[in-house]
Amino acid sequence: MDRRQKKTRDAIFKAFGHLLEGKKYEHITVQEIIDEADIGRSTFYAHFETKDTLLKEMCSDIFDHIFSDKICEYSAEKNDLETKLAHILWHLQNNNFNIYGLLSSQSGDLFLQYLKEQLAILFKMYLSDFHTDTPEDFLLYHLIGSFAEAIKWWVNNKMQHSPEQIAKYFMAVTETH
Amino acid sequence: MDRRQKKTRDAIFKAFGHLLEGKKYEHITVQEIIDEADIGRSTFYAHFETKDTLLKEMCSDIFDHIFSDKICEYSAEKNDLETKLAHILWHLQNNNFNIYGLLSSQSGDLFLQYLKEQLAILFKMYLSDFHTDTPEDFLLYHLIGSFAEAIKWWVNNKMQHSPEQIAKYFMAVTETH
DNA sequence: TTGCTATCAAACATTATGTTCGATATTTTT
DNA sequence: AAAAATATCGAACATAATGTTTGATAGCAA
Repeated sequence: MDRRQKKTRDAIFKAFGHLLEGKKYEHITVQEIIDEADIGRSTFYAHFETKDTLLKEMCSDIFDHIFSDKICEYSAEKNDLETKLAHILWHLQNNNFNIYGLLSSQSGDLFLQYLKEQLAILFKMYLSDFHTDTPEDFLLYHLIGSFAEAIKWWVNNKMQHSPEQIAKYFMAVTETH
Repeated sequence: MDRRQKKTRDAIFKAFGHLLEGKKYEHITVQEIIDEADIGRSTFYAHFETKDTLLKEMCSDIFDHIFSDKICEYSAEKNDLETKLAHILWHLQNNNFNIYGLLSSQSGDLFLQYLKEQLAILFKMYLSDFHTDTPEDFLLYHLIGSFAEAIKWWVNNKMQHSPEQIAKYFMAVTETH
């Protein structure tokens, strides 16, 4: 990829992330992103059609990486759910993007929405670990909602707890008998 | 309240709700609301400062009513959590506003956010019903997230299940030992 | 009937949107 | 190193939304 393109793209992402810490997504204008990134007007539109496209691509860049099963610094031999979740949380803590800023922003729920899509895929594989008298779909929603809120709690507490601790808490409240 | 004011306010709410069924909150402009409600530009601004204010007031009108402990058609003698939740779900089904349209819209999460604030107050009173090895706050987040997702599941299934059934499902997945 | 006030329509300055274009600078290819 | 390709810039432009103001008209309450 052309060095110029990457530089511009990064500048836009950085500016966007920075602005998100200050105000809600919907109140951020393309003009502000352009000014903050210090790029030409037409350059922005050469990269992204709309603000929504920008958001979507940014989420992809962030979450696709986290959920990809690439080898990473956080090595885990075990393959159980708790370990996987801790792995994901570890990625949220150690990342190139400033995810903490994004998740703790007024638009944090926006990012969680994208995250939930990925969580759905993951939890589907572990549904049989849980036993309830509810439709499978209902259980899936339950797990996703609970884990998303666990992340929110974690972030609201400044991510002071370890990923392993949060994963343990989650397993505790979702435990079935 | 002046009959004219109420008429205008209702027209705005109705137009807003109608537009929300077609597109995301952030993409709806004040101009569109004005056109749909068929009112004068200055009239809108005489009622609401911004689109955000409109949303907030609409949510208050909806949810404050549901969570107020007024006597209502759905009479329940028992005072346990499951009954209370069924009561709330019943209100979501039988309302003046078109809540189904709102919750199933692309901005459904927006309304759930407001709903969650009320749920927090409610669940706090029943925290002792649950026993886990997690911080109380964490448990609270868990319950809120789970119930919000239960509502989403319910709405996605066109609210075919009864409020009692959903409440039962929720109790089943959040049961502690 | 007489005030009171909500609505309306029109106008206005300001700002954002999305597109186009030629000039300039940087990268890649030959 | 020279040539071709392309990303950026900055300016201009038409369109549309924002939020406010003003005077006229209508409906409401006493």
